Amino acid sequence: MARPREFDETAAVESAMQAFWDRGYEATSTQDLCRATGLGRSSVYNAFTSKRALFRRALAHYTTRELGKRKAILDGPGTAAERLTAVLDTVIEAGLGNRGCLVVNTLAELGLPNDEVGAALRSDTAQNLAMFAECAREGVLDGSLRDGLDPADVAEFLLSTISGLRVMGRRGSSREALHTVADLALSAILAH
Amino acid sequence: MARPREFDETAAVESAMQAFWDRGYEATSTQDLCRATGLGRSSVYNAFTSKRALFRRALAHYTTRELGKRKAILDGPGTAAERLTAVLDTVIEAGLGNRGCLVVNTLAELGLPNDEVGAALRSDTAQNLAMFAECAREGVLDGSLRDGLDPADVAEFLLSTISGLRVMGRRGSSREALHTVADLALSAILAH
DNA sequence: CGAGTTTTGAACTGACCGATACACAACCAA
DNA sequence: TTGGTTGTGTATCGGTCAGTTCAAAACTCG
Repeated sequence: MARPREFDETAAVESAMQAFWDRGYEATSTQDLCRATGLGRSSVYNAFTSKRALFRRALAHYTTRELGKRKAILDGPGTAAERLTAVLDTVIEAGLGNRGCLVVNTLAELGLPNDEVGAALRSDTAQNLAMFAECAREGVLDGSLRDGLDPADVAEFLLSTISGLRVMGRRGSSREALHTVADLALSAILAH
Repeated sequence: MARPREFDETAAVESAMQAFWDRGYEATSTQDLCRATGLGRSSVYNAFTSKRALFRRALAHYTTRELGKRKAILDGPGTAAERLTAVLDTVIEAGLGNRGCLVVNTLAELGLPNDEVGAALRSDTAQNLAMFAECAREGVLDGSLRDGLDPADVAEFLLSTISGLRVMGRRGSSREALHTVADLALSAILAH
């Protein structure tokens, strides 16, 4: 009943996400977003309301994709220990492109703001913890993780380890150094 | 031979550091810095040249103080394991005031820029690694750390763990959760 | 007392910020 | 074709950005 959109909204969100990921929230101007998406100001504001709302969309896009990939590994084959090792491997490889993690970068830059962005960050944390706790529970049962471990503790430890790996990536650590960290972390929770 | 300064330069750097710590680099305006320091624009620019130069001073102020406190603990009494535990305890307590760590926040927001700020961040990483490696070496000798550990590996692991704790603090983790993470991390390197 | 040097405050610079106004183009349903 | 609705491009909004200018103020030293 009206003029249709000339652009793919999802593709625009993806482009905006890349821009925010590269430069951070504050340092990315609306002009940068127009250039990245290839859209005019009007289109951006018509479709996404504000810079912050677009950032929220971009962040949701990122967390959804990232959580999905992580869940695919954790729901896949192998012992819990093997699956957790695989997750840490992907974190290491991703961390070598030295843009870090959009979630960690945002947490560090903005903290937990009292709006939907903060809520999305909290939700991402909770979902990660739940996934890791479930896998840890399985690991204690299948014997690949140390006996007597509290799944919730393991989840907290894994999320912290991943966050640390991401920061180490931003510090410029090498693949070998990151593997060293991951191996030591795993040695704390793996059976034997 | 000329008009003397009406303010304490170190105190001004300290105030600027607090402002940058609270809001991040980009979100802190020169006006914020004037308010925080109590100085006029001219005085700020006369004394510190530019926002970035003042940030570099503030960052140096922070890293010097933080490294000093850490070194005091690591050079103190007790086994290496006890000293490392004490360091992690201070990180946990500091992480509960949810502003995180200025170094980690800056790394996440700016990455490793190709200027003095980036150089200062690299230097801070190197100094931390050196301190931790030395303590780890002592720990292997005094028997408080697991036998056969490479001190450099332990240093990388500890710095990553601390970075992770800092991010977990920004996520809103409780003191208990942070202690859980630190205890699991220590279990990977402590003897027995 | 000045002469010389530096700090300070206030006004100001051009550029850019996020966001909007508005005319018109593009489309759909009738 | 036409009326209603939405997308798009251009120009622009007031405000703030980092940084500068400049004259008056405040000091030291001769």
